Amino acid sequence: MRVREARLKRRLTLEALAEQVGSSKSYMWEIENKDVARPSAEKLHQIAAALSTTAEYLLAVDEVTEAEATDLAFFRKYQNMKPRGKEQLREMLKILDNEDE
Amino acid sequence: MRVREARLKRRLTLEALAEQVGSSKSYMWEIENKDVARPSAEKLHQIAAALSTTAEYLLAVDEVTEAEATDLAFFRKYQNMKPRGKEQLREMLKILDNEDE
DNA sequence: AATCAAAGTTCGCAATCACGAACTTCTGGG
DNA sequence: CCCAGAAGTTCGTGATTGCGAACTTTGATT
Repeated sequence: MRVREARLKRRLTLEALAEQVGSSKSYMWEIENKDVARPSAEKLHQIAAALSTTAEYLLAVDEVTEAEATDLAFFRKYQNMKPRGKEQLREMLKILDNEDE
Repeated sequence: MRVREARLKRRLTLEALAEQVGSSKSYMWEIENKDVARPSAEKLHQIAAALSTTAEYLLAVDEVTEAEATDLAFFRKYQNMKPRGKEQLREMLKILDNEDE
C-alpha cells in the first residue's frame, strides 16, 4: 500500500488526511503500517481522491505509474465538474496546447 | 454497485463469478443485493478483473451523461500534452473546482 | 534541558466482512 | 407432472474493519 509515500509527498499529516477522507487518523496509520489492513473499496477510493491519485495506484496492483494515476485522477475530477467549468478547462487546454513548439 | 448487471452481461452465475474471484457465492450475492455491503478494495478489484471492468465503474453511482464523448476527447488531448501543460491544467482545475459552493 | 504542542502510536470494542452449509426457487427432459 | 441439478437465497459465525480516546514520541522555541 503506497499511502504513506503519497501522503508525505503531499506534506499531509495523518490527521489532515483523515479529515479530508472523513476517517480517523488512527485508521490512516493502520492502513499505512499494518500489512493486514484491507480497507473497503469506498474508503480507499476516498483516500485516493484526497491524495489526487487512484485506488489502483495505492494498491500497487499492477504497473500503474504515478504519472498515469495523476492523469486519471485529474480526469475523474474533471468529469465531476459542472458543464461550465469543463468548458473553461477545455478552452484553457486549447490555449496551453498552442503555446509550445 | 453495478456488479449484477456486469455479471449477467457476461452470462456468469454467482458461483462461477465467486470461483474466478476466489470468494463465495453467498458473498457475491450479498454484494449484489445488500446495500450495506462494503467489500474490501482488494475484493472489488478482483471482481472487476473477473468482469473485465474496473472497480471505479462497479462503484459508480452517478449516471453516464451524453457529454461523455466530449470528456474523453478532452482527456486524450490532455494526455498528449507535455508535463508542464498538464500541470498547468491541473492547477486550473483546482481553481475552477473550488469556485462553486 | 525543560516545555508544550503537534504528530504519531496503541488499544479496546461495536459494527461489518466473508465464509460454509442449509434451504428455496427456477429449469428442462422424460 | 415430477424429478434432478443448477442457480439463487438465508443464516449463523469467527475474523477483520474502523473508530475514539488515551498514550508516546518528535521537534521547535526559549
